[in-house]
Amino acid sequence: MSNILYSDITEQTARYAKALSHPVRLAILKYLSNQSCCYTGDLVSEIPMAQSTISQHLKELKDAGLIIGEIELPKIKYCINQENWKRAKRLFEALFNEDFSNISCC
Amino acid sequence: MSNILYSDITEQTARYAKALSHPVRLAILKYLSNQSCCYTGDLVSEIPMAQSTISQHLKELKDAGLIIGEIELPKIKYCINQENWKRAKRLFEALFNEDFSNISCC
DNA sequence: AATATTAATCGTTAATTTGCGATTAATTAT
DNA sequence: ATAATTAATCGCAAATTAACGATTAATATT
Repeated sequence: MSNILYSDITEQTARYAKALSHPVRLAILKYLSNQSCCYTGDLVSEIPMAQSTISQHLKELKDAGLIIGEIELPKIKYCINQENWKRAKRLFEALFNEDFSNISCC
Repeated sequence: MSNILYSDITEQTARYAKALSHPVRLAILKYLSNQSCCYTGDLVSEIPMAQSTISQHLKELKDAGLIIGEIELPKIKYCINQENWKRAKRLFEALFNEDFSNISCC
């Protein structure tokens, strides 16, 4: 699976980038950010995709650690995982602040 | 291909995230940032993957607009695409500054 | 107890991604 | 002209991702 080759930081950045690499998942995060938290059903109403598809995207965001699901049966309440969201933010800041702009080039 | 559903900003953010979602591509960008520019061969020496594989990752970064390839036959010199890199930086900043942290939740 | 609600999971199909060796195109050097 | 160098592209196999309908699990409601 992981092939020794890359630093934890690189692997983790790639992992977060992958979670952010689909418009539906960005839409979910955006919706979550506006509503603070929400139920799967809210997203199913909002996003015109099958319930199972949205559930799958939620699972990926959850597996990547960007959201948390809290059981309120029969519903599940989803929220941003604040801690990991900050971590992702820092990783991307670090990535983009290897400031390429002051390098003579081309 | 694009299904009307998402804003250009969302689509573009997802596109960049996808380009950044593989450790090899992050390694390439990192190497480029340190060296200002480099040839495919430099990366092939640096990264233990087949030449064709690295060439393919370079193509994806190029298609996403994050790097530029300049012909210096028989070599190709690659550099960060400054303009689009800044654009990506801004998009991720905007994404992460939908500041979730001050929202009461869970 | 029976029914309705909610959302995850299963099973499938199609598409995309990843990685590689082999080949090719375009020069440059001999 | 011939050989060597460089890096893209082709063709293939394996793995992963995306989307969906159907089913299931876990409760609430009647």
